[in-house]
Amino acid sequence: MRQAARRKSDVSQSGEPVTGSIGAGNGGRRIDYGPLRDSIGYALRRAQVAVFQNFYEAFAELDIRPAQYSVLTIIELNPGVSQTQAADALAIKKTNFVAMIDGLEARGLARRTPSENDRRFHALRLTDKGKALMSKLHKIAAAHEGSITQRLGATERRQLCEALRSIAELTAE
Amino acid sequence: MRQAARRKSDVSQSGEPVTGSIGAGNGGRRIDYGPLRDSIGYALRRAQVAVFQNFYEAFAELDIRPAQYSVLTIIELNPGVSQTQAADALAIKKTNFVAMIDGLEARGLARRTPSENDRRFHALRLTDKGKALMSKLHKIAAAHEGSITQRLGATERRQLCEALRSIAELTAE
DNA sequence: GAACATTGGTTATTTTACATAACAGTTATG
DNA sequence: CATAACTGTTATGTAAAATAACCAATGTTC
Repeated sequence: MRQAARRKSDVSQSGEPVTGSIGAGNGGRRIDYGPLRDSIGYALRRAQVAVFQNFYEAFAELDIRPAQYSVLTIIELNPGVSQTQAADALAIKKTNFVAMIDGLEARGLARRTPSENDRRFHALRLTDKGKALMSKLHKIAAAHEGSITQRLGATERRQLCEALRSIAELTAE
Repeated sequence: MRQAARRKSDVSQSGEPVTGSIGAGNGGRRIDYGPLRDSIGYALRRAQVAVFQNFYEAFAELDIRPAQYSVLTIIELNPGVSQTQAADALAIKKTNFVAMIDGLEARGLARRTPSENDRRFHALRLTDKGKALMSKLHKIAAAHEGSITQRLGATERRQLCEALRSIAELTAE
């Protein structure tokens, strides 16, 4: 549970307070963001949080988090992958990956298959239940991606995606 | 300390293993990302992590994290702001904001000034030491933003920033 | 084939980020 | 004045992410 129920008793947490006076301390002046206003890093952060919040709420009904969706997707499209391979692909530390697989396995969505060639491997696969769930999840995800496309336009959406990938490579080694 | 010293003894953590064989389990096949490949949400996540990692390392020398830089920036450009006002501007919960200000105050970078009009407020201001530090931080930040600009081009950078802001409003109410 | 290094997976532990609930002091409002 | 609302605070819980150390299995070297 991350942010299920917002604004219960505390309204000023996100947004203007109820009264007309905007905030406090600074009189009524608007906040100046300075260099943050044109900062890619800052904008990236805010956008990522917003999108993840949306995905989180959309998946909440099925009790799936964005990270879990990404893991299930990788397993679905690459049946038999090892844990380190999948973890590396998603830039998740293998140590933290164990608990994720544990959870998915406990829920009967994925399973670790012992590999015969190399008995160190745990070949990951989706169960039928997992595959059925993915069908629903992909629809939800597609709908949300669609809403973003609608907001940006198809071509700009592709440009955005490309720019993001370019930026991601900035540090990814 | 977040990720100061990478790859000490474990090389395969990020990237291909040393040997020619790419990973394991899946033979030598490349990973198929499926719908993640064109997902804005996923690309956003990866890009944000990468950029923050860069900022983190760039600021490490001065022991400042990205979030702290954003707080200091808001205080610098809006001297006298209240805590809730600054916290709201950055979408930080006021409860978590307390410790941040505590830390900055303990290091002599910012201070809480008692307000005379309304004794509830803590008007935030930078100390001279804080202002001096910001001068350095802004240079570092500008350099990194510049490296992104160089990678994307000026016009596409502006488009990206605009798209990100548009997306951020998607959930921000 | 014995000694050694490497790899895949695991456990334990820690730090950080983020969220909620409840509270005291101060101000606004009926 | 009584009540409500707002600011800042503490205490607390959960999730994400990182490190260190370990076992089992495989590969490498002599």
